Amino acid sequence: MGIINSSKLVQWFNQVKRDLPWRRTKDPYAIWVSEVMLQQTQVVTAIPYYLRFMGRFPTLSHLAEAEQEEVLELWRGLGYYSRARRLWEGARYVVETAEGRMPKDYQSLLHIKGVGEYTAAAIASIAYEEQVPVMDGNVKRVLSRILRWEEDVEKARSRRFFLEYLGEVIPGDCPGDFNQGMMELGATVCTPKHPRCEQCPLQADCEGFALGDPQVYPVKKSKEKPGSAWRPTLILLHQGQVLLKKRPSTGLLADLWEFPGEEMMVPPWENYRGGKEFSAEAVKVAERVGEETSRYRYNLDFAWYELYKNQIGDAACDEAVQELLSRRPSRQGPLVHTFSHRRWQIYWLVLNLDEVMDKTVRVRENEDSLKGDGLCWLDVKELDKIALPVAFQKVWAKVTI
DNA sequence: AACCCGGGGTT
DNA sequence: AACCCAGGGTT
Repeated sequence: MGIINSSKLVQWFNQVKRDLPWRRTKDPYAIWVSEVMLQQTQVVTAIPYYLRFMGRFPTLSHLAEAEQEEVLELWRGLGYYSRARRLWEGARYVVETAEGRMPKDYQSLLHIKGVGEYTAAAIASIAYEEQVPVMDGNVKRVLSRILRWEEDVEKARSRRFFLEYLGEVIPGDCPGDFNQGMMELGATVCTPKHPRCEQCPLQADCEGFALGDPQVYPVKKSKEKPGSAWRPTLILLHQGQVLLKKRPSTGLLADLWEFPGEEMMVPPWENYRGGKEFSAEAVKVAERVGEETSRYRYNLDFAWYELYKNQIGDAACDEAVQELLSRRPSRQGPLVHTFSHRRWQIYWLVLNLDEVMDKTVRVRENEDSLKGDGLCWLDVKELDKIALPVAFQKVWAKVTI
């Protein structure tokens, strides 16, 4: 079994390493921020986010004192928003429990929520020169090729073996450079599809190169295709404002804003909520406005009003919405948005309450009651200043055109 | 151990 | 259009 030449790797890293903003500091907080961003984003994409983030929150205290909302806003477009929240929570945790002093070793770093084995090892080795190996996707790819590792690299067995291996080759005098070297190698040379083996400082140690098939590693279990779902959405406009709703704190797009609506496994105009009974009130409205008798048309009105009742309710503008729905606004879409594990077909209705102003005088009066449901009227000009997921940004782009 | 969590990039 | 990329938390 090949044992890699650690000093050759470190030497290579110090020669070719890219000049990146987070490599100009030993500040553990800055490294923490960069590592969380880089967990989900390529370097080129992360740089402007990192600079913006550090500009606004230059220290742990700045981040801890910020509102969660502002942190999410700066994260908008990066994805995996729970990580932004955990970073913010982690900063508050450190400030509250350790008076703002970052934990100084791998084990203590692990106590921070949102800091797992990888991030703790990265901070400990880079900021504190602690001799602890990191293992990210790059390292797994490099090792799996050097060793021609035939098992699924995500298996616990693979992880254990790789960590043990790394523990034997990580140098005590420059663990941070070694770790960064392994990751830099995976990012720039030992790339997923077309590794540049001729540039590799570990070529002599690599069984994959020796046998001519490094690109077939790492072996991974194949993934399922994303499941399909419908996403009916209501765009309510009123005096230059649009109605938004805060998403729950768990699950998809946690804590972000959305236009009110609901994910459904079946299209709402066929079978709203997959067989759930409609409310008596919704039936009444559907019958009142249902001039057409076709089942399709009937269920469509039915579904949009039911959606309104469930997601917005009586809070502000029930009568106005009923009136607008009775005018049979045309359904817009679909707009397809694909997540890693789900595929939304977004259909939306634009309801401009100004068209029935006399019936909407209560909208503003009841504004306070909106907040309890996470509902909020927002000036449309402010839409680019809040944490609105890309899926809804795409919808809005089509609404205004 | 299996599943969830979003975006952007490449081919 | 179909593929790739990834670590932490939860169950």
